[in-house]
Amino acid sequence: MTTLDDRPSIAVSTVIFTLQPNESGEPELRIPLVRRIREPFADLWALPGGPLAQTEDLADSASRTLRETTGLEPRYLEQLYAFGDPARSPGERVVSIVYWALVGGDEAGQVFDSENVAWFRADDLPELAFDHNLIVDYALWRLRTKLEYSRIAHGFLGDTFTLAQLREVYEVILQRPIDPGNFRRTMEASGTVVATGERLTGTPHRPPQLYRYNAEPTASNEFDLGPLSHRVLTAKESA
Amino acid sequence: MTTLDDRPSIAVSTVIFTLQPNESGEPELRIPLVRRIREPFADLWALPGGPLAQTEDLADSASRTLRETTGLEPRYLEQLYAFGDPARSPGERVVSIVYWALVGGDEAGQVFDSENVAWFRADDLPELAFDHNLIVDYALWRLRTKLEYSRIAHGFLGDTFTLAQLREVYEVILQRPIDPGNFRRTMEASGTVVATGERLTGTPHRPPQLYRYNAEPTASNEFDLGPLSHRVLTAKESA
DNA sequence: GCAAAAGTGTTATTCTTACACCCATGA
DNA sequence: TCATGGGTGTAAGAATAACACTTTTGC
Repeated sequence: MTTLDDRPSIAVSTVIFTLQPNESGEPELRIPLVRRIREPFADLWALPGGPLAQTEDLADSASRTLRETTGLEPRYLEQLYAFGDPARSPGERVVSIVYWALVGGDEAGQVFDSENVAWFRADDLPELAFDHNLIVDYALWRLRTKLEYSRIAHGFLGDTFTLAQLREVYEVILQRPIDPGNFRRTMEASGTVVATGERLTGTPHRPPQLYRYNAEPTASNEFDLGPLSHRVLTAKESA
Repeated sequence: MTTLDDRPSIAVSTVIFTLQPNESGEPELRIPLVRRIREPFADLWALPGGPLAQTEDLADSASRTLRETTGLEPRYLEQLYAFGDPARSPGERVVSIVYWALVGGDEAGQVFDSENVAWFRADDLPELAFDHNLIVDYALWRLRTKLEYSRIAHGFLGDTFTLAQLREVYEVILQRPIDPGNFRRTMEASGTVVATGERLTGTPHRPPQLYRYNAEPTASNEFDLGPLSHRVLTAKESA
């Protein structure tokens, strides 16, 4: 018998990262998951996503999923990997093309859980559907690796931020302290950020300078996707 | 009407790199292409590949394509990217999952062109079918980038090689000279290669030490795919 | 012996890291 | 004025790069 099931189907899923303050006020790396309502893996948590529409671009599909799940626009979006093990989905063959995204902490803080969507600490997940635990592990590894040589950290923040806020992003994700002085010099020398001239007031102490992400590509910039760079959604383009 | 064409189909293609000596005896970076025999893009050259079989793993499909095209086994194989622009294939929606591979120069030297398979200089390609020019550009970028921080260069060589041969791989691909002394120290310190104790004789000058790739992961090793490392085919596993 | 590649030694320079110290503000 | 994070200075150590020099072979 010849049916639709004779060829593998395509799904697009997205690992959505954000930083949200916990009870103590310290930011934590979190991702939203959706509860599956049908077999296979009914009732387990899974990455948001769905089948690829016939005329939809892969990145658009990831972006739409992200919007439908969180109500937010991604500040950074990049393809992660295509997972196609024939045994990864019982019953039918599904190839999942997975994206990973960063969303700003400010907006994400307004998002609350619904019955079928919940935010989990990225390093403390339950058993997920399919091979989604492996996928999140890989996305986490890629986020940490890329944070060290690329300029994506601002994707967790708003349009303007202090260097202390930016440094905190690095410290939370890389899970180690970073020297404030050296961090400041490295960032300013790289041209990744530019001072806005304004200062953040209302702090208990000396008011810090506000910075903005510098979208201009600098010499130490082309570490991204090379010839595919235009396929990456940046904060500037999404605005 | 509901037909198979209502859902996107999946193809797996592979960019196969090798080093082959040109007329002057200097190695050149080359890739094999196949001539299309049907529309769309009939008669144009394209990357080897084909539809994903229902029960076949993605990497297996790439490996099979490589074997059918070149008669060789890959010494290195890694997923490159999934290309899914709805307009990239006129008439039907095709998502291509592309791999890139390295094959040893010794074996590849025995491969000769057939009517529908030819080897091209990687930096001097004709107009290719679909978006395959962009794909090769990206694969080239990834090869060059990865060569600088990873340990894949031995994939172009046989089981044993001299440091001069390994250095020549870097020089040809990165297109710049490398200091022999510093290269030796860097390689030996990284633990990437180990001396076999044997020497290559028959050279016009001082016989060089033969080295072998060290498959043992060292401290400076985990720059690869992180949690997905086991999904990369290495020379050791393919042997 | 000579040419040429193999292999070793040495130094200047740059990058990284650690940490001391001053500055500006709210309470 | 004091506590605290913002911001600057500086020096030790490591990694990189440039290049001189010695060794070993075939011819």
